[in-house]
Amino acid sequence: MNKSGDVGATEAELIRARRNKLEELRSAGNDPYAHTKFERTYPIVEARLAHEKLAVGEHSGHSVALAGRLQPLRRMGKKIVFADLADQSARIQLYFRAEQMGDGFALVDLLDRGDLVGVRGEPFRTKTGELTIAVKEAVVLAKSLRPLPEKWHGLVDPAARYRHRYVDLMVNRPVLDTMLTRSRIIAALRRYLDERGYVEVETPTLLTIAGGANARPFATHSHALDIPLQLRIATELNLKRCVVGGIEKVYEIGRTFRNEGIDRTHNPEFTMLELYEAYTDVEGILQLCEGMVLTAAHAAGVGAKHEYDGKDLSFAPPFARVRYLDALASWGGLSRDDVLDESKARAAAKRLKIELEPGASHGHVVDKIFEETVQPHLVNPTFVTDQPVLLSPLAKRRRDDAQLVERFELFISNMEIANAFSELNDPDDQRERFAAQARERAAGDAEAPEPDWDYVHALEYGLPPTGGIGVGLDRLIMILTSQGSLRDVLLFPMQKPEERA
RNA sequence: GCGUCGUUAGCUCAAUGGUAGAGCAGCGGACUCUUAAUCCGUUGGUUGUGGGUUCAAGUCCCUCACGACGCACCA
Repeated sequence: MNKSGDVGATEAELIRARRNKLEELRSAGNDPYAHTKFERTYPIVEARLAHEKLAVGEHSGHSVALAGRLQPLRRMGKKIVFADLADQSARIQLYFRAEQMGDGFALVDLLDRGDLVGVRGEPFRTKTGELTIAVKEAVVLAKSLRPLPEKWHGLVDPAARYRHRYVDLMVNRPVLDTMLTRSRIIAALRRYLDERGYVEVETPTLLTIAGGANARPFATHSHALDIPLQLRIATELNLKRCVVGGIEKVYEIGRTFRNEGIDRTHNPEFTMLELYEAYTDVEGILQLCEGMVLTAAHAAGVGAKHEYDGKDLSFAPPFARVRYLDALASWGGLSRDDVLDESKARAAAKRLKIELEPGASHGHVVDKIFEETVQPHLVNPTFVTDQPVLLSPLAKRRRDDAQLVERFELFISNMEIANAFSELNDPDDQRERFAAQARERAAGDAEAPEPDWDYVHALEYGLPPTGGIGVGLDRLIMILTSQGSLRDVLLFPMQKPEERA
């Protein structure tokens, strides 16, 4: 029987061993949970920068206070312990020496990997060249009671990583770094837009009719109003209502919900940046979009060349541009009529051996053909422009070609990242396109959106000529942080609940 | 929703149908500049769930749960 209790190695026993140490700390008058604050000199990264120039063997001559989570301890006999301390910013080595700490050294025996500690001590550089804190005083700020995953492999089981993300974050540093980069990217985009006079707004997530995109919404219910509600599938219609009202450069970065499949590139809730600007058109938005992507890349530390998914991407502006019909012609061998004529499009799909759902609409057929023939070629950032109107119910027709619209989609690494167009502002045209959707819906197409007639009402007051864009931020971040799955750029991706026994 | 693969100690992983193992972590010991510290000793298991086949199942078959990947839906 030792002072921590002679215990085995079941999970319960590992926890008991740590609880025993907690009790010892308490009986020595050092209850970890009694602390309310700890004054740090600075985050660890700043401690590192401040002592960069310390020579091997040199001591700084002054004391600093740092706090963080203990990473592996290396015990060298009864009188010396090395450990690593990690905070949000970085890690640094700690050096506990009995001679130096006096009675305080007794506490070192009660430390475990995972404990949150505050230390005061002198920075110095060891003879192996590592910047280290020679600890004079240490205090446990919270005892970690659960055993941590292995120090070398970390936590790898995906289910455990997503369900217990806090563990993933504390033992797998790159995961934390990715999440911090995500935050930096979004902050940089916000700054970029704010500097250019765009106004950030927040529009409702709960709506009576979720419109502005083709997607199945989540359904919910208001007890107070006793009415069914839907979670938004886009912010588009409300943002354009803002433009009607006079907010000329408006954007929202917000969560959008779509009740559909989940895979590497789809999560039921995702973050979209939608932006609308009065008195500009799709070309103005294209320029802005390129600027936003480059800003995001810069924030992520990505330069002109970036490897993703085994492919070399070039972020050097200007990004490539290709017209929708030209792309289908060169990669799919399709003529304009093969696309725009419904029966010819169906014949083309058949020729290309593309499988289609029985009730697939003309738009769906064309979309599918594009996906199969063109999309695999769109590796470098590429703007695909001038889509057919039949794919674009909210976009303005081209003046030189009424069957096409002023629109672009940005593809990177074969994924659609952004979708933009000159907004349709003709209320009569909009009403007719909504009516067509209503007919599709009545015919049994559950995906066809329910028309939002108040939006037409708003257009009747006059929407200025407006350019707008939606950017899937999660996907952009996934590419810029070199992650293979949306799940790896979301702190808490959707997981099925574990069944309770 | 369909298909393929996976699930073994706290973590990372082994194990021809024939006595469930290792490394890390833990515990005990040695060690005053280590960094995946090292060395000696040692504890720890309802092999995801429920059934079946078999003298015998971690291993073969079926069910269910969860996960990864692919397909479908979608961005």
